[in-house]
Amino acid sequence: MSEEQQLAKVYDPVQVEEKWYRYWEENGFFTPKVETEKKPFSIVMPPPNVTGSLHLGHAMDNALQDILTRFKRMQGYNTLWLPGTDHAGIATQAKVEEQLAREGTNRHELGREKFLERVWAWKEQYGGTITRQLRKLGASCDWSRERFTMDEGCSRAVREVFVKLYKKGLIYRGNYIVNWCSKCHTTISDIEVEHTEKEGNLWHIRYPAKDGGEGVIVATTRPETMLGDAAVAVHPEDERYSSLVGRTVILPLTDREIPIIADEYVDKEFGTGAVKITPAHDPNDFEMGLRHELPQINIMNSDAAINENGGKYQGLDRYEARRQIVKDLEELGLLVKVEQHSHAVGECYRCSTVVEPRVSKQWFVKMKPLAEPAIKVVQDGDLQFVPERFARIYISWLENIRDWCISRQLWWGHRIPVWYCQDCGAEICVKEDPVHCPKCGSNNIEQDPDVLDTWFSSGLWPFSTIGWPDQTAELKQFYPTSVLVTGRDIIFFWVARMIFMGLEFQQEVPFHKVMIHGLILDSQGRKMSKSLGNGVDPIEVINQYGADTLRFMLITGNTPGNDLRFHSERLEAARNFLNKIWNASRFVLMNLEDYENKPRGELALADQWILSRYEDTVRNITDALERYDLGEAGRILYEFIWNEYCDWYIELTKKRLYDKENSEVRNTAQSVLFEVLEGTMRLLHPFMPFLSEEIWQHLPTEGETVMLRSWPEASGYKNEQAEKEMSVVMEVIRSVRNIRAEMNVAPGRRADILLVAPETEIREMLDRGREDIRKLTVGEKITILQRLENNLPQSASAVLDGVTVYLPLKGLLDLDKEIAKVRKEIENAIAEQKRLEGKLSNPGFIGKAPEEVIAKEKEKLDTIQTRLRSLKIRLSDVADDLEK
RNA sequence: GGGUUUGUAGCUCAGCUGGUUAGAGUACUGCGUUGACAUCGCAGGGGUCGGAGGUUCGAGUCCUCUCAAACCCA
Repeated sequence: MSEEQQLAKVYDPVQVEEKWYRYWEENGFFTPKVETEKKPFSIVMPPPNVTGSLHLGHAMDNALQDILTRFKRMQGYNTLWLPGTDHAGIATQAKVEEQLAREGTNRHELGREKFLERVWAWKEQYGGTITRQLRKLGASCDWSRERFTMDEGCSRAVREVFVKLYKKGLIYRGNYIVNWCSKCHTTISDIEVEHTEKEGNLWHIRYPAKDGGEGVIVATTRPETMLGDAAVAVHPEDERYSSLVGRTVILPLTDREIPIIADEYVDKEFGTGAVKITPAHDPNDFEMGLRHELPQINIMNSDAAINENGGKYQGLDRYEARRQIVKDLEELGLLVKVEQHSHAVGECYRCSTVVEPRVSKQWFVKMKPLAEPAIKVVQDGDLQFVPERFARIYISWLENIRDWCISRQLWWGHRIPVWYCQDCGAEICVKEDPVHCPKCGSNNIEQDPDVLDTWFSSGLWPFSTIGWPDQTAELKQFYPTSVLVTGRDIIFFWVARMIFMGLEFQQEVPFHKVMIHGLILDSQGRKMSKSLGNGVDPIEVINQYGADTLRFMLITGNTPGNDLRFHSERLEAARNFLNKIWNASRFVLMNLEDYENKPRGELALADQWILSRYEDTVRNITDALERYDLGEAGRILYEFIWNEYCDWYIELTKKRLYDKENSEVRNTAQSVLFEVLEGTMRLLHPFMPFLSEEIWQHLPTEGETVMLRSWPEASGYKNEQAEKEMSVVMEVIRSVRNIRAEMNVAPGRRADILLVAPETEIREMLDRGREDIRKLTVGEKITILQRLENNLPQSASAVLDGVTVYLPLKGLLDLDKEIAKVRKEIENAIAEQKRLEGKLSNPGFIGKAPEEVIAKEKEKLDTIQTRLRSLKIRLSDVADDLEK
């Protein structure tokens, strides 16, 4: 092996990561071919917003996908991980509008066409940020198939879907109460509204009776909406008001006459039990308005100022109007009282402006028929959530679903493919843009100005990205996709919609599994947000620690589906792990110069042991990955590498490696060191693609890249006997070290060790481990005896199972302390013995516990009794010493 | 109001279908320049598993109630 194949003294992630990513991408390693004879494995990436830059949530989400993808690719699947971005209607439009505002203009001055050109230009310039960042993370997705929700193919899919649903009667246009954001100037769907608990007032207002009576007192949190009141409602069984139902009251400030109606929706306990009904500005009132055929009086403009229906309040902003109205009511003596009241206020998920329910004409998708099959596939297990509990959340949402408002009053997005004939009034919905009205032939047709909800197009993502509506080979091979990986916050927005769209248009689930992960929180458990300023930029972390470190930190340290707190200490721990792997590999490579790949000689105990442990590790990691428990897989790897390979095996090979005289012994150690390290780099690769590649490339291996090597499999190395023997040896080593530490034996000072084991089998094990013990305990002469001889010098000791360890340390030993120690251990052993005896004499336990459990307990009792005997002998020996 | 999750060592988290003397990382203490690593090694102290009750031969692990926190839905 040549000089340059040695590893650098310090690992430099930045340089290494860049190098390998370019190598992989340039060589097309991420790009699958359509190979029908190979089993497919496919993932579509949740498309991040083009406006966005990578945050930790993306980093985790994509790290998880990358691990699965790399794992499956190594297992031999034909693997497609398809990346892309989302046009993010509101967000992107807002970005460009901000830009225009800085230039002193706006989209209306520019006009629709010019505005859209600007957005595309913006997208070209800034839209690549996030995909560049994903490369830094190591994402092995197929960039040659990168898609965008507004590219030609996706747009064609959107058009196809809209027209089909329209023809099927599942898309309709209707007057309905929707959530209006007066800042974004568009409707938003129900799930885009965030409810926050806010302190407000509950105003009690008297509505006088038309006949001059007292009328009723209503309670409201939004007094300004009274301008649009159409009725007062009470519960039909509310005796307080039964005589008033059917009467008429005068709506103050407007002098309009409105009826008192009865409806079961009214909560008798809330406020006064009488509630004002504003059908045009409250969803519940809207429903009630329909039931009672009340007029819908819209009192607000799109900017949430009062309109001409508000009389003298016209032009006032909604909150100014509220103040004015309260003041006026007070002057009229109609404000009865004001209470403190906290209630949930709906806010726009984008800009946090309080949402205004408002009646308007919008496009909707009828959800019931689409929801039913989407519920069924999950109930039937055709589509599984991981962890399972998220299936319940998904199902209950779909069971209570309302129609989906899909029109948005924006310009950036897929324009609604419906035209209105200005002459005959026909509504035209077709796949190709029409030139004239099919009914009357008029050319005077106009397209609906609105665009579709962004989630409409992302709902088609699993098939629109691989060719649909064309029946491409990719579509055949990769649909349904294998698994979807996403955060629990978009189950409703996106996951549910992909499922019903997939079922409707492919008659098949879009993916078999949905792996849901939690959110990343700051160290105090708060969501990361711009307003709190507690966000952590993953790119900064990568620049400082490397992507592998970030990835490992993100996927370990919690369990599937749960949120993860971001602690920089954990980042350091992951970094240290990388460093450990790096240095262990350096060590191996330094000792591999003269390594020849030839049949190896007899395996030492340590060799058999590490190979056996390695095999367990392979099996356990594979199992964990198969069940999507990536954190567990990472932890297993960590423990194997650090606690077994580094702490024990490498130490145990040193003596043989340095024995240059005996080339066979040396070669065998080299061979096992190499084999296990090479396999471990393959196991590590999905988690730490860069580090594993860098190390693997330095190893005497063949092949272009570790990422295309096969995934390790069990190969018959499991060896229970070796593990058992090794654990005896390890126990002895630990206890000798322990004694030395307690006795303050200088680290370099060699000490004799006496091992007493009554059983032949154990003595043989110890004999085989003699050199290992000597090496790792700075031992001098090691004597193994069946029983203690009389002339034992004063010794410190440790009583283990089957073997008692003595260190003759005359002069260093404090006999009183030694006695106290042994007594303490005897006490513990007796307590344990009693516990076990109690258990084993319990007829309930003997009668009901499974045999193997009983056998195990009996064995435990056996060992504790043996131990107790040894301890007692030891005690009397020390006592004798004391007398001498 | 309904639902989900969480509550285990100072801190961050593991602990699968009930059967260990409850684990790891980090922090802490002592020792250490041993031919990969001080981003390290060895050794050690530290929790009875939020609380109460129950099921069971046996519960951190199942059930009920309860307290606390986070989130979702209404």
